[in-house]
Amino acid sequence: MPELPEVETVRRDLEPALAGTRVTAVWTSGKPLRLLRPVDAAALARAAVGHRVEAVRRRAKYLLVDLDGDDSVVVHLGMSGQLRVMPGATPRPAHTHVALALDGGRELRFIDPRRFGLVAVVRRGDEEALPELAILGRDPLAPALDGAALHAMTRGARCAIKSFLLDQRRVAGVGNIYACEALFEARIHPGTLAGRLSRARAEALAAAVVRVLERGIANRGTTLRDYVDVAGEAGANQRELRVYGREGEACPRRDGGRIRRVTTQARGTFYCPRCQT
DNA sequence: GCATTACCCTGAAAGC
DNA sequence: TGCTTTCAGGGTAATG
Repeated sequence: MPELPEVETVRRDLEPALAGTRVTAVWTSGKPLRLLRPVDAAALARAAVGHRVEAVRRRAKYLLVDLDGDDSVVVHLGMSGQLRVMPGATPRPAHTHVALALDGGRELRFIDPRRFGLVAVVRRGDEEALPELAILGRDPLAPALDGAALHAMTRGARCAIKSFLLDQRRVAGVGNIYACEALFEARIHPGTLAGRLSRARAEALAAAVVRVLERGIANRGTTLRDYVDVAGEAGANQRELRVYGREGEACPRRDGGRIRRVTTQARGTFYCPRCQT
């Protein structure tokens, strides 16, 4: 499940692989992504064909491939999306939905079995025209989220802190896995009301969010099922997870607690009932 | 107005 | 062994 560290890993691989490369053709499967939203193949071709890639940016969990014309190609990996650079002569894997042919014979391929992802075109400098980008809140790493800011953001919020962290309108880029891990590191119960978070606990949580995300990037992402990088390699951060997916195991703090799993917002939430209060 | 829930999809894993 | 059911979850629309 690609979250900020996985998307950032893809970005860091993609930019040197693509910068200066010209797009020569565009292919789409014709199947809608994000379920009911078809890829606008004509807009994609207009934006990309004949243009060179200048940079690859990240905004929360979205990637923006900047082209030397006026446009950027926006990609969200959804649940199961992969961006791969592969030789154009190799067969496209099953569930390939978009392919950009590059000069030199390679292809940038968007592969997404569950089709929760998104590929769209925006005018550079007018990214807010895409509603998904317009609503995004603060990126927790640029600049690093601090306790004062998080504390101020939570004032008045009546939702649980876990829901708060997952709300992309507030903190943009944190997903289910890293939210669970950050709350564990900060010793905060996921059901704690966000608006009730003390300044000291907000400090601890902000630091924990930054720490787990940076660790995720350093480990090239968490691979539990689908996520792989541009070259098809899995990440290593799953070995660092303290609570996510560890229901029933002893708390890594060895405090006698056992990791519990509850469902909130239809997502699995893992925590230690002993040390997260 | 805000928070919560339902839903879209497919492959893997569990259950029978 | 092989078929069926369940589960995972991001983001948005619908509901409470």
